Amino acid sequence: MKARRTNSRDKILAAAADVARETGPGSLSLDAVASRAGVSKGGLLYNFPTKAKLMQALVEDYLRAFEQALDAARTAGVGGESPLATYIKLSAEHAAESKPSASWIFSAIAEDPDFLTPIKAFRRQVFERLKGETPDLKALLVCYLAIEGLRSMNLFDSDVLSQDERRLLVSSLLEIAG
Amino acid sequence: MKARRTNSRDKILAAAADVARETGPGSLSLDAVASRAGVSKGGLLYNFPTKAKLMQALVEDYLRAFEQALDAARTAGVGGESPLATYIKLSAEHAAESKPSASWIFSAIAEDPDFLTPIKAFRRQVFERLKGETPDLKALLVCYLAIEGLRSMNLFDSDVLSQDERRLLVSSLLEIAG
DNA sequence: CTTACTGTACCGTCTGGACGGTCTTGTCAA
DNA sequence: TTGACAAGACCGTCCAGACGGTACAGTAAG
Repeated sequence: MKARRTNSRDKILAAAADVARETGPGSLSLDAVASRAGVSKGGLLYNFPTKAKLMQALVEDYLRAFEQALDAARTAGVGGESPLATYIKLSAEHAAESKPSASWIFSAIAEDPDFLTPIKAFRRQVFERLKGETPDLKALLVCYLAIEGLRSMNLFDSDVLSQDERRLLVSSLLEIAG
Repeated sequence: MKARRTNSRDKILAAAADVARETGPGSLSLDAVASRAGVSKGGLLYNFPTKAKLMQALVEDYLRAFEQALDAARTAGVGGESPLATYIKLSAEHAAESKPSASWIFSAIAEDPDFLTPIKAFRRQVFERLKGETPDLKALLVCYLAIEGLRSMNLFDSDVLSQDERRLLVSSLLEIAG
C-alpha cells in the first residue's frame, strides 16, 4: 500500500457518491463529479482514466469498508455473541444511517450491470461463511433475508418503518438468531 | 377504460422491459425499444409522446398488475389463511420467476428518481393494510422485511439461495406468520 | 375522413474522453 | 545553497457520437 500524497482520489469518490444521491443516479456525469469534488475534469480523468474505473473504485472501496467493519465487529464482539448476531447488528446500524450510503450503485448498474458481479460474489461469500457458522439454518435464512430487506429499503429510500418498528425488528431478529 | 384497438402499447411496454433486462438499464433508449417492439420510432412516440410517459406507464402497469394479483389471491384464499400468509405466498411466487420482472425500475430511477414515489406510496399502503390485519407486529415485521429481501435479491439477480433454501425460508415465514 | 401508424431527415444538447498546456514538488549535481 | 530538470498532479478546451425529441410526408385499414 503506497503512501497517498494527495487526497484527491478520496475527495472524488465521496463527491461521486454525493452527486449520485443528490442529483439522481442518472446524472452522474464526469463534469458533475469533477465540479463537486473541486477538481477539473482533466484532474478527474487523471485519477480515474475512465468512468468505468471510477465506478469500479466506488464498488471496491465500499466492499472493503464493509468487510473491515465486519471483521472489526467480529473480533471486538462480546464473548458468546454469534457471528449472525454481529452481522445483524452491524447491518442494522449501517442501514439506520439517514443517507442511503450506496445509491451510487444505481449509477453503476446503469453504466454497466457487470459492476454488480463483485458485489454478488461478496454477498455470496458472506452468506456461505454465515451458513458455516450458524447451526440453525431456518434462523439464518429468515434473519439474512430480513436484513437484506432492510438494506433494500434504505437503498430505495423508502422508509416504511418507524424507528420503534425498526428497533423491534432488530430485537426480534436477534432473538431468532439466538 | 376505453377499448383497446391495438396492442402496440402493450408490445412496447413489454419490449421496454425486455431491453432493460437484456441490454442493461442504461441502454434503454427510445430507438432500442422501438426496434425491439417492431415499431418505428415515430410509432413509439405516437403511443408515448415522451420517454417519461413511457416510464410512468411501466410503473403504473406493474403496480396495477400486482394489486390485482393480490386482490385475487385474497378473495380466492383458503378460509382461515391470514392476509400476511397470502402476501408471503404471492410475493414468493412472484420472486421465484427466473426473469427479474422489474429490472426496468433501474432505468426509471436513472431517468428520474421521482418515478419511485408511486411505488413507495403503494408499498406503504400495502404495509399499513397488513399492519391493520395482523395481530402480531413482530411477526409482521420479520416476514415483511424478509419478503422485501427476497424481492431485492430477485431484482439484483443475485440468487444466493438455493431452491431448497428458498422453500425452507418461505415455510419458515409462513410458520412465523401463524 | 379518421386512426394508427411508417420512414426519414433533422436539431439541440449532453457526455465521455483525448489532448496539450501549466503549476508544484522532489531530486541531485555543482 | 542553489539552480536545472524531470515526474506528478491537475487545468481548460475541444470534439465525435449518442440520445431525446420534432417535423412531416406517406399509407393502409375501417
